[in-house]
Amino acid sequence: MTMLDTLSFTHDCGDCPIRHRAVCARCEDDELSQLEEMKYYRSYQAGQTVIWSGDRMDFVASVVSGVATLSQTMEDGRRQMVGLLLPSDFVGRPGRNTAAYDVTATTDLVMCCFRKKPFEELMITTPHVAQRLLEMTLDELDSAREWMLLLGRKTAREKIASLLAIIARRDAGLQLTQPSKRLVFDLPLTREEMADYLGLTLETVSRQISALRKDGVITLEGKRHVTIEDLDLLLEVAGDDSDGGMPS
Amino acid sequence: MTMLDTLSFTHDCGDCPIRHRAVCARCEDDELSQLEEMKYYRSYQAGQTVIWSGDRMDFVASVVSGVATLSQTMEDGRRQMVGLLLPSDFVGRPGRNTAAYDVTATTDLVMCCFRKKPFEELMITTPHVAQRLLEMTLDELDSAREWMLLLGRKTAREKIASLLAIIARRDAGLQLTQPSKRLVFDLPLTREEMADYLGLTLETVSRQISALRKDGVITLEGKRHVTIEDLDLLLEVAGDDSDGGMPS
DNA sequence: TTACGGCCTTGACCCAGATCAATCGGAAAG
DNA sequence: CTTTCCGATTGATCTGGGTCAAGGCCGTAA
Repeated sequence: MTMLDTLSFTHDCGDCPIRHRAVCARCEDDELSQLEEMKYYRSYQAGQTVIWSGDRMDFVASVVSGVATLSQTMEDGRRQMVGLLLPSDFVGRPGRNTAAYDVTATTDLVMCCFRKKPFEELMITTPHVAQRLLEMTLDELDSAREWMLLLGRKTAREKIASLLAIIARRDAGLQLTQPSKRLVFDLPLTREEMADYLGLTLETVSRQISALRKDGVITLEGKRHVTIEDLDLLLEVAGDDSDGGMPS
Repeated sequence: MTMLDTLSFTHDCGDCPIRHRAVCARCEDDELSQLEEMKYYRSYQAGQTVIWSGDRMDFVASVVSGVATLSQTMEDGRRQMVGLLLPSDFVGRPGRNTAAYDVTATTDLVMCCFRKKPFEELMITTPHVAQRLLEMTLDELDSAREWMLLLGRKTAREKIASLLAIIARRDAGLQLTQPSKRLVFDLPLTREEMADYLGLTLETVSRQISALRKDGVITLEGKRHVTIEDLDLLLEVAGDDSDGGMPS
């Protein structure tokens, strides 16, 4: 990419890959066309910062493609990731005009941005956007709470297994047809980013990944390409008690 | 209390102590009277379980008085608190019919419950309840994320100081007029509950409280009654960089 | 071809907080 | 008054994961 981080895609909402999952999922055609008037696309390269905590933020947005993270940093540099943003996830808070977290693109990223002012007006005049946003926010709260259990009580090994399971599950998209099928994906995070997410150091992340490999729970090709041989085993290692509900 | 945990208060919403902060905060008179028709009060004694994770839950509710907790437990017994519910906080999720967490009363507790079905209908027909619930959920998501930073990156000492600051701040209600005033309150949690909230053991909680006392950051009378001599100092110990913004 | 710079891995050692265990204290019951 | 009980405190010891340090791997630039 030679210059700008602002590109002009010409997406029709009708063709949009996240149309059915994003904040606009419930919109009628007329609401969609209102949204089209206030929207613009923006791209970021892997590693780029989208916005810094405390900065003025005059838009809200949906992730169209790629992965971004939300993180908080203490004065002395300790950092904790507090959100992993995947396609269709929502960024920003209506009614607030500065960013509460650092937002960083960890892969190349495309966001569908809505100018904040008109978006807020739309939220008041039509219920479908607000309804969907409530639903999405409740889901995020649930996953934040699941993450609190991980951060507060799980061991390093369990933390790594949990993260792999989360990435695998969403990367498998929706085809959780076969329970114990092989799952293959690329990690969208560096070891350090994984550490920041899990409340660990990058050395511990590296060691635990090696240990899971040695124990045959996962296979690695290169540093990033992961194969999960047995999802049930991984979930067991992760300490997620949803033990597949296998009978007998 | 001789028998029931279900009492019939006769609260008029107009007199309600949480009227202006709860999920009903934005309601007009007609919406309030609709809510009155679907509501009932319920009391619990300190220590009682309100509901277990996975149980059928045919109501949603607001905490009227007292303190409750949300927690998750792993099969092997490890427990993590994921929410501290204070007066005006909301419990339950519209559109879901089973509880996602254990809810426990840590002090005597009164809740204002709404039958779920009619509440969900009200959410669709009138915007004020849904708007307020979205706002409250976004606030909870922010505090969950702040808690993730605490769980992932803070030391035991910082965790204790952070918890004390949170309880002090809300117990002081809204009178944060003087910055460095003495604050006095009673802990609504046992050492073990504090440990479950902070991702520590109860022994570590006890030791760190003793250390803060020895260092003059707090004063204790009995096990529960806490005086914070200097809030700025406490916040500094907590690692919250909002260092009061003192000039000079 | 070598050199450099990001990432990642691995080893050696250390320490904050967990674990195990004894004791304390105050409220309630006998 | 004594006993019991439950939460809290304190001590002694252990250990998972942090810290510090030395390479390894690989893609890009010279």
